[in-house]
Amino acid sequence: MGTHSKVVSIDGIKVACSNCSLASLCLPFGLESEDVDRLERIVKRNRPVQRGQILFSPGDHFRSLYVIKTGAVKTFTQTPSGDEHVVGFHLPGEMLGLDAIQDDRHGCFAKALETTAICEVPFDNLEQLSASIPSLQHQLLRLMSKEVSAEANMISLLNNSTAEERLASFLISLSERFRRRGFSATDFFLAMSRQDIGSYLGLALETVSRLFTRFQDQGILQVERKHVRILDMDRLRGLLRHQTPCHTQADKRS
Amino acid sequence: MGTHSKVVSIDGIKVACSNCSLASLCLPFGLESEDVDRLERIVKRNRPVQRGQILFSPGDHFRSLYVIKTGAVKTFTQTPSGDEHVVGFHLPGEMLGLDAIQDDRHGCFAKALETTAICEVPFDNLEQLSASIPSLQHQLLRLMSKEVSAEANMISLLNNSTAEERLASFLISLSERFRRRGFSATDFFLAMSRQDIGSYLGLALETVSRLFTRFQDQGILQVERKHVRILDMDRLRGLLRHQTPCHTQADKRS
DNA sequence: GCCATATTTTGATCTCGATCAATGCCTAGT
DNA sequence: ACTAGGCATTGATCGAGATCAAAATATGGC
Repeated sequence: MGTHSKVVSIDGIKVACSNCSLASLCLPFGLESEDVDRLERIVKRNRPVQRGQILFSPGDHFRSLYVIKTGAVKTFTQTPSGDEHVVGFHLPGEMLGLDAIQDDRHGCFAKALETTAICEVPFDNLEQLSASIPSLQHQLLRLMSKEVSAEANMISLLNNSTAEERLASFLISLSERFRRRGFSATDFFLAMSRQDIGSYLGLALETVSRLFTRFQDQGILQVERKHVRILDMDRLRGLLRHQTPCHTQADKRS
Repeated sequence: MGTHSKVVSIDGIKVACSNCSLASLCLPFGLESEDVDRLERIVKRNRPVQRGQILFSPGDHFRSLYVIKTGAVKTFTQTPSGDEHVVGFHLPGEMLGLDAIQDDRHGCFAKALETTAICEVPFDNLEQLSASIPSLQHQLLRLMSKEVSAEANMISLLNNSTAEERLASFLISLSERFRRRGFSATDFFLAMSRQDIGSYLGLALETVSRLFTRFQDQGILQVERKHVRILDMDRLRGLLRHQTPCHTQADKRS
């Protein structure tokens, strides 16, 4: 109440695609504004999920893709013995559930790392709409292709890098992603624990902690708990310069 | 000459999609036969590529997806210093180039490991056709989703597994893929070198060699150069039983 | 504001697999 | 058939990072 639009709520959390600052990273990219309106109509905007809340679990029936609007989510699997393996971290504008199209079931957990607003895109509707809007079909394929590229980069990182290079690469990737979303590239808060970072990078949490300390001692970072400030980006990049695959952009993610 | 069909050559290498034994793993899956014919018309079937030949290189303009019909291909990147990092191995029915849709450029090399027949699918045509054949659009999205899942599994493997588990997992994956393609699941030839396997699994070639020897000593495998025979599949599976993510199929690849 | 619990930091030790090194074994070219 | 060069096996050593252990610091519930 008190607002004229049905998709913009008073607290500003529900924003229409046509007004969304993330549109250029997301499905609306490249669409005519009338087509954005058609897309708009199939998107569901539920209430924000709270920190710790599970969005979906392995085995859940796949109905929708999800796009983070604000906040952060981690995806992870769990071994029978109960320990988590972090698959990825997802920031505003990034899409979740692309791996589930395959067999109609989700393959991992998705859990909010902080209060998170999410756009839900029912997949059946999206497929129908894509068939009649070529640029939407193309953008959906591009986003999936980006996911494939990003994962290939991750595989390469895990195969060929030291602990130092992995953490440097992770921080640079985060920095880039924040920058493109209009946040500071050099001063940000980590939504995830050292444990999570370690699990994601294939390192023990102790190793992650030690590396943060080392980077700080070297004057590359200033770290205070979850708050990271990159003091010397050149030196941070230098930590992985040598062995990056040629012809590959630093960050294939949007 | 000497044949009535324009797509079936005398030596049997050029097979129409409608007759192809790999159709159920590939784009035609789920299509009406009239739609398979339409797909058929956009597919190019070039002469087979010889062992060692490069299909595409990083930076090459992306025009087509490629599907292996017979043979095997490896994809890899190269560091400035010149050493290879294997990204993947591709068997009949598997698709190459999905990572290139994103930015219109290929991101890795593709090289034939043996004489290989390939179907070329011009991407612009495929997109157009997908828009008018819903089941084709769906299958293309499924294949991309499969790629995302397979890569996520690979990441999980590299993050959480010992050398032994990695090689066991690799062999089981190969075995499954051969089985689905109508080949023996227990008796096959490796098209790639120990070096390539090591690079793909993030291991030194010496480690791969030692593991083959160990598996043979334990009576799990019989290995003679490139020829592998799996003698005890249960024990091979047992090597990775414990720590596989729950709710995840062994092999997300087709 | 205080306590219980979770998270992070720091230290000491150990292990798996990399690396270095040498030998043996196929395969292709003349 | 013979030889050269690539590929594979086997052995010896070493080190990055895991693991074990304990203290320090933050966070959330009451």
